[in-house]
Amino acid sequence: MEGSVRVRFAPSPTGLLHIGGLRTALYNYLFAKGNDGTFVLRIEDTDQARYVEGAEEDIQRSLKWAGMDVDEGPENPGDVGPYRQSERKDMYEQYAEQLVEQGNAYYAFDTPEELDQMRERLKKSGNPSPKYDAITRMSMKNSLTLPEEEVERKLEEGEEYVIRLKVPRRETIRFEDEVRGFVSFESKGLDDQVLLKSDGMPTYHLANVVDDHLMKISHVIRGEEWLSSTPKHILMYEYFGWEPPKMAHLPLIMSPSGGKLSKRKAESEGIPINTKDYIEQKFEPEALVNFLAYLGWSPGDDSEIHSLGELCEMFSLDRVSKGGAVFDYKKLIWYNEHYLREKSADELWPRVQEIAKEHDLDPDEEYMKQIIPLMKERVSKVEDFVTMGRFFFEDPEEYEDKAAKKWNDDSAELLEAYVEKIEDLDEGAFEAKTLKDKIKEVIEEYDVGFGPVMMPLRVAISGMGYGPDLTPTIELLGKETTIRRIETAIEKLG
RNA sequence: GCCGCGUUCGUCUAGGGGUUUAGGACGCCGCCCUUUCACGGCGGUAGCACGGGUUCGAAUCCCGUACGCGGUACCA
Repeated sequence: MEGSVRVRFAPSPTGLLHIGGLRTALYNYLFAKGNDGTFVLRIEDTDQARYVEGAEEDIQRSLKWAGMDVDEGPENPGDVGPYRQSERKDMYEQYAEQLVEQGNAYYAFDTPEELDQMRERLKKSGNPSPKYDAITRMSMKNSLTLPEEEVERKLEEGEEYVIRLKVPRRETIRFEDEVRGFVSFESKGLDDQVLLKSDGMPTYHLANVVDDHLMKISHVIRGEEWLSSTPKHILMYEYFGWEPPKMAHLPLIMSPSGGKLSKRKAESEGIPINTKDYIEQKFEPEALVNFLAYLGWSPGDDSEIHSLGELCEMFSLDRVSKGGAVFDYKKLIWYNEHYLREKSADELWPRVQEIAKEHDLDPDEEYMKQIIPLMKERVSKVEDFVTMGRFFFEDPEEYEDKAAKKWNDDSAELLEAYVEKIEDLDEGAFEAKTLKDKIKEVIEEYDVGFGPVMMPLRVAISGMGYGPDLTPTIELLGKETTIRRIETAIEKLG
């Protein structure tokens, strides 16, 4: 249908899917789904040297994990495939040739060494950014400067060549960006971009224009790093006589220390960089999605929490912000905690069980489902149920320094008194309320506050200075375990 | 260097000439709840980069400066 929305997420399989890439995918997805459109996945694997095995699978897995269903892609092709550029190789050449025939592109035979020399030469003569452009191309080896017969001969002899876009000398290229408004560039600042590489593969610039047209893409939503090359793309649409899709360039995700959030920076600042990391660290996908949606976009009201489905309804390109957005890890954690608390023990159990197994624990389902509600209000990530809750399964081996400091001179005496009181309790009477009453009895008898009993007790039971509500915890642990841990603590801490 | 894009609390942002003593969220701080750890509730902290215009009036429009970011490949 003419006029229908079709967007594409077009990552290059050169590594694991970056968190910034995931956000680009998300904005494309939200825009598509909010406009009854189609979300296309296209793999841009034209750089054979940088291809990474398994990267495509990682992209698919990541999108799926985040809840984004691909309408058309390598795994579920529509009728404009194939969806991997390497499989479309033959299509690009004819378009590049078309441009040559029309006089909008030309063959160039310069070797990489010759290009380097040209750049060196220009740099030495004071040009800091040498370009293969309307001026320099006249002194290079290409079909514009060489005699026609020589060009023919080189082509026939199979000499390596590239096809370059013939950028006009003086022309203003203006286009409207959906997030930034009108943007214009002077063609003299552009270089004669290589369209077809000597290995026969197209560059990104050719491939994305040809594919977006052939795949009937209505809106190109991509990162701001592409803004500068958009005029070249606009030129090509013009030469092909195609109507360009609408363009939308998203602000970059920045590192807290400034600059594009790169792998290196993110890691040194403790921010996971790949979607895979978030999956492995057991983040709630809803949290990451919600967080990412708000990183560079906002609905304009005061709301903060929205599901993927709601975001689809609310999203619009004109509410995307223009400035770069710093990745706020703490806010992500806040989102994660929020979504965790919304989930029931039944929902959480299978995941907790899996994580427990990774930690060599094999929790009983009923037992764990009693622990989960006790801890839900204080975990940041689902794996905390296992790590922070480890004492539910085994006696603390040592006591956290900070926790041990809460152990005072009279702690042993107070806990001894407590043990005496609970020792006589029947199994049936060993429940939270009674256990709490017994604490009260101790503090009254010794005329101390709640803390002096509670804190050492918590330390003895869990080895930590914080954690779930204590008496229900003790109830769950049972009499034998509780007394044993108290006795151990008295022994160890004096 | 050149080209382009940007700049509202520490961070994400609302606000697009008078409704603003610039709103919300995260963080941080305090109080309440809780005779424990939290959750939660309430409150506080903190911002229109700077300089010129335009206007009765500018965070909002224009110009300049500064700063930041991106691009400047036979990478995407």
